[in-house]
Amino acid sequence: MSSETEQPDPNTYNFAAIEAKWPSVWDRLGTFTPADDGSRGRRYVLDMFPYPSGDLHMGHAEAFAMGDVVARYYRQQGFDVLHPIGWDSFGLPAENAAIKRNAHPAEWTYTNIETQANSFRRYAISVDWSRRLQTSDPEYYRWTQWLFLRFFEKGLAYRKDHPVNWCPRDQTVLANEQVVNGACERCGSVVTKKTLNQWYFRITDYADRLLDDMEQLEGHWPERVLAMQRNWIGRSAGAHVTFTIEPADGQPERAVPVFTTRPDTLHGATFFVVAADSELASDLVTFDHAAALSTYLEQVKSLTDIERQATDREKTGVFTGRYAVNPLNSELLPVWAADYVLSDYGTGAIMAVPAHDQRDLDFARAFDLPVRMVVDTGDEDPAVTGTATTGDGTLINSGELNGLPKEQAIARAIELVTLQGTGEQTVNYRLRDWLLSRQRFWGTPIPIIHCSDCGEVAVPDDQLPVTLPENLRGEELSPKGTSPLAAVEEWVNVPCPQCGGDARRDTDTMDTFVDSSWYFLRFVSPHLTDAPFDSDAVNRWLPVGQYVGGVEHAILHLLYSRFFTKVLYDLGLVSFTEPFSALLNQGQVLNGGKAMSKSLGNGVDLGEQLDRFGVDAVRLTMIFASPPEDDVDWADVSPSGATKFLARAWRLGTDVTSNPGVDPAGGDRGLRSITHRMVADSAALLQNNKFNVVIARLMELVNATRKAIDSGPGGEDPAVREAAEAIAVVLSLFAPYTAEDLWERLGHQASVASAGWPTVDEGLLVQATVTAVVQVQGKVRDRLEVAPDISEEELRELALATDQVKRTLDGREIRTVIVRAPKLVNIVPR
RNA sequence: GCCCCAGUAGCCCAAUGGCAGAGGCAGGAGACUUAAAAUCUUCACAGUGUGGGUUCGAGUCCCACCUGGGGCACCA
Repeated sequence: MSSETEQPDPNTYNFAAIEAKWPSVWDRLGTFTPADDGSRGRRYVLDMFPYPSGDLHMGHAEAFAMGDVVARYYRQQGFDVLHPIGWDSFGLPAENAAIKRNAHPAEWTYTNIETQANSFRRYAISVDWSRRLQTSDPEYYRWTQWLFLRFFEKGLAYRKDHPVNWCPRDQTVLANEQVVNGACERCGSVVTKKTLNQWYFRITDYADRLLDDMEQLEGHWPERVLAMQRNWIGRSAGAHVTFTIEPADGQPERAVPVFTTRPDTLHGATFFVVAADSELASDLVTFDHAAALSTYLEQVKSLTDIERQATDREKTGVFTGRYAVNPLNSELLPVWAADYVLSDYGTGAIMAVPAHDQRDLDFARAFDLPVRMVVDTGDEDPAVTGTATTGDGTLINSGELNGLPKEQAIARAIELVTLQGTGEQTVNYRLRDWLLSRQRFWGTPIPIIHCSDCGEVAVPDDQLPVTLPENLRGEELSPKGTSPLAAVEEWVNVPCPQCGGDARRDTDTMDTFVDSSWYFLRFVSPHLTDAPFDSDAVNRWLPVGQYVGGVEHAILHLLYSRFFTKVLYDLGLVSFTEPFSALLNQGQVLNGGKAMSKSLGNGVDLGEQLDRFGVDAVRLTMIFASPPEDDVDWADVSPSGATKFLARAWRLGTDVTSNPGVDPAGGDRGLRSITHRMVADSAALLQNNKFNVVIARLMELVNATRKAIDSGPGGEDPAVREAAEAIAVVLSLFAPYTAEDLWERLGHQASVASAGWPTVDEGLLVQATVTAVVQVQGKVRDRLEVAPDISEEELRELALATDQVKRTLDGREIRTVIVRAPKLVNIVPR
């Protein structure tokens, strides 16, 4: 290119030159290190930390641009801002890469982290680099283990045998939250079930608080995230009612509770169903029916979760040979085993009320079981229509519940079973305990030692961290269904901390979501060596004032972090119960209406975009494209337009000829008014995360300033300097390089990032005259230029006197006149 | 099936219940230029997904529906 040999023009915007100039200056000034001295209000702004999978991509560019706008805004407003960054650096991709390259996962991980860190520096996110952390550092995971042991002590971490989700490709278990439509959310393989002994966190103990505390987040978190969490927790109120299973075939009587949300329909129960794959089913089944059950079970187990969950599937099941006694009317109900009843929800058994539950009705019709209507909803008999009725109505065929409306009947039925001692009011949740152990290498080792005499023994705190062996390579890490750690004899075999006898380390590692459930606390005191975090400092800075990240974490990470925070609150380690006061979900970056992907070949490389348009232009484009929570389609936006705008803004610096510090009071009032309105509006817009509109306001002001220079009062007018300086400060939130350079060209010292938000002169927000709209019956008929402080009376008189109004009214009588001084009059004729 | 969100100009998007347009992209015209790029000036384009309702007045509030996106789903 010939431009390489040409002398650069100092009055031409050259983003590459500007990008080279400022980072070292910012480092020297320490602009982004919080003082934490109490002299200013504190704000904690956090982006969800990245996973180090290669270099940064367009999605990172959007999310981190958003978080940076917020951090930079609070700094301009005079707050002491904590804005850190780190890496969520444990996880499967590193392990898979290591297997492929015959290397250790750390190599791939830390190389990628350096790459990303360099890209973040180039991208000019305003973070305090001294707080950087990696969850795969022993100094970090030592405290993940320490926290695990506190959970363990409280009984919140426990092991149990249970059928779990198993990913056959990744050869590891998955949490419920990681299974999407019956497939592994990471690799897409169809998930199978396996009964294994695994570690769990007792998150279900916190279900109520996780639900109830959402009240604090209402209005500050996106409604859909709250809705998703509510859905996920799935609280339903109802009752436990215990049915007695009659003895049969030499088998004893047995009491089996069911969960129901409709105890009012107890008299409508015509059969009883237990989950086919539950222990209960095999316990109950009589000798005569055992063979049928086991055949059925074979058939059920051959189905994948996806097949099993298809809602339009025909109902299947087998009779167990047993009968249950309805506690309210002593009727005998046949007990069936079926796969439409889930073994791990409720009690794994239900009373079937076919008239008022569609699933039960489908089953009744398939097996020719009786249907008895007990709530008269005014609809036709479900036995005839095949449609169960679930609405409100009056109880019938129900003994002493007869005549009651549904809600009262529910309450009365609960009373009855409670008095009888056969039931009680209760609440059930869809949420299950959090399965946290993984049979993989690259994660936090579970700090437990298994001793044949002492059982599960915690590794003593002073022996933490339990570090990962460093000598494993390639194939030694490949998934075998048990953790690769199990094969490392010298690592596994240790004396029991309690009795000193031979014992073995737990060889599983933790789900990486454990690592990320507390990193926001570690950032406050990242180098602390005797505790996971400094509680006083944490209580000073948290909860996080603004959390920014993708909606893909709406349930997983956010629910787990909320759970951790509540447990830490109960342990007295933090003084708040919700970690993130406000949440902003940025949209996705698409290309041509679709998510960028290799298979579609529509990927856009971030580095290339930065080279072509400059960092500031890419940041500006991301923010300006749409409201933060909407998707950005890269095919619809114009980074070159952003570069042009930045050049326009930057060139103002060349044309401002007054000196820094000049009093703007005598400057052009029109321009001053636009400047002050932009500054005032921007502050309000930023509070509401309307970043895209702030940029539109900035563009407006740049246009007005240009006009003032070229065809108005000229570049020497102090109002022009005032405007240009305001532009530099507000622009610094979005385009830090350009803003810094403009600020320098305006004769100021770095850094514009700490220049302070411009003070708004309220007097300049008031316009000399405003346009009042005169309507007749809601239709605009005339406009009047009036003083902004005109009285309602005056305006009314003026409006009624206009020719347009007289002509439109045409002698009609006036019913009312609505006056909203100084902007509007609406005259309503009879 | 249930729940949440969104539909404004060719496109991306603005608009405390008060004149539908702030900003940008793409497009037309012009100035500058030998020419082009860059820059500057300027212009056009919709009545707000559909149907009702509330109101003096609805893009905005309410109801129903349509379309698109997302979540949950054999959860008793």
